[in-house]
Amino acid sequence: MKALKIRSGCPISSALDIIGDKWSLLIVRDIVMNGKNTYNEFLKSREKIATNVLADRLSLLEATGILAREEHPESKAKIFYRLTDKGIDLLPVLVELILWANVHLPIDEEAKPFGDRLRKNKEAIVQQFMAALKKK
Amino acid sequence: MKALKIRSGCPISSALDIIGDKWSLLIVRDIVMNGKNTYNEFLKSREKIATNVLADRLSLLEATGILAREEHPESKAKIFYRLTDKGIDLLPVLVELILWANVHLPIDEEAKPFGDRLRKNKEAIVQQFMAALKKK
DNA sequence: TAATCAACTTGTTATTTGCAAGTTAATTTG
DNA sequence: CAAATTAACTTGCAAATAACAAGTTGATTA
Repeated sequence: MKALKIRSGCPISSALDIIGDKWSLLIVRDIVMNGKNTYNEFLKSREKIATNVLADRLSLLEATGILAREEHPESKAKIFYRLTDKGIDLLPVLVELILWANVHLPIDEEAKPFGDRLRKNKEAIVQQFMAALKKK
Repeated sequence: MKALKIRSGCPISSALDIIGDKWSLLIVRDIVMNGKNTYNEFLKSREKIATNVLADRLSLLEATGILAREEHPESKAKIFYRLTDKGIDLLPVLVELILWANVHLPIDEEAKPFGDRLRKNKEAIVQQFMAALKKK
């Protein structure tokens, strides 16, 4: 696993030291928005993360307290990856990325209605997702 | 310059295709929070970006419409990098990263009061920064 | 019991980063 | 006004990271 290097005490810089890459927040997205929780489910996402990169990011996200590995309720062969409170608190970052992309990037048509709903009702939707994640 | 690869039509994935790295948002931060606007000012930040990486990111941010290169009001030798509206709209993302880091990461003591203010008065502060950036 | 599945690891190649040094045009200094 | 300095890069090279293909190990299913 690659080591975590902290470049400065700046909050933005420190946040990017952990989640500033192309894959970490996609794993968080898959848990929050797509109900995924296992290695193989993450692998199947359309962005096609490489197996070694996925393993590396999962261990980094675990090491930084964003994810926790738990035993899967249905099978001893599977590992259930769950977001910690620290991980759940990344949801507002995801939301702002979605809102920005909805306005400024070409994205899937199917994704737009959710962005529009978010725009009009951000707080409530964020609270609802957070509650759903913390509950279980 | 490295090419921009879009992995999917997912808003989060597409946003990360552009700003999902350790440096791009630090350049945006330097403009928004630290009043920097030139190559050499960006170079002097404490995270110590390499010169070739800075040049690469500046051209990528320009190519994706986040930054615009303008002539510097004080000198023909300098280039004035300004955020476009698309770049200014990244401010809420920065804000959520700051809020997350303030709660969950060890950061500079000096940075904490601003995070606390943000927490209590996010909307107003964001609007104020945006207005200041759009004005000039 | 054999094949399959889930979660990785390993090896190899391609890409990106970090670091040092060099380039060119504009500006300042002696 | 020639010489040094500044600003914005570019280039070359070694080191780190990512992508791709294949292999390993411990469940689970047929």
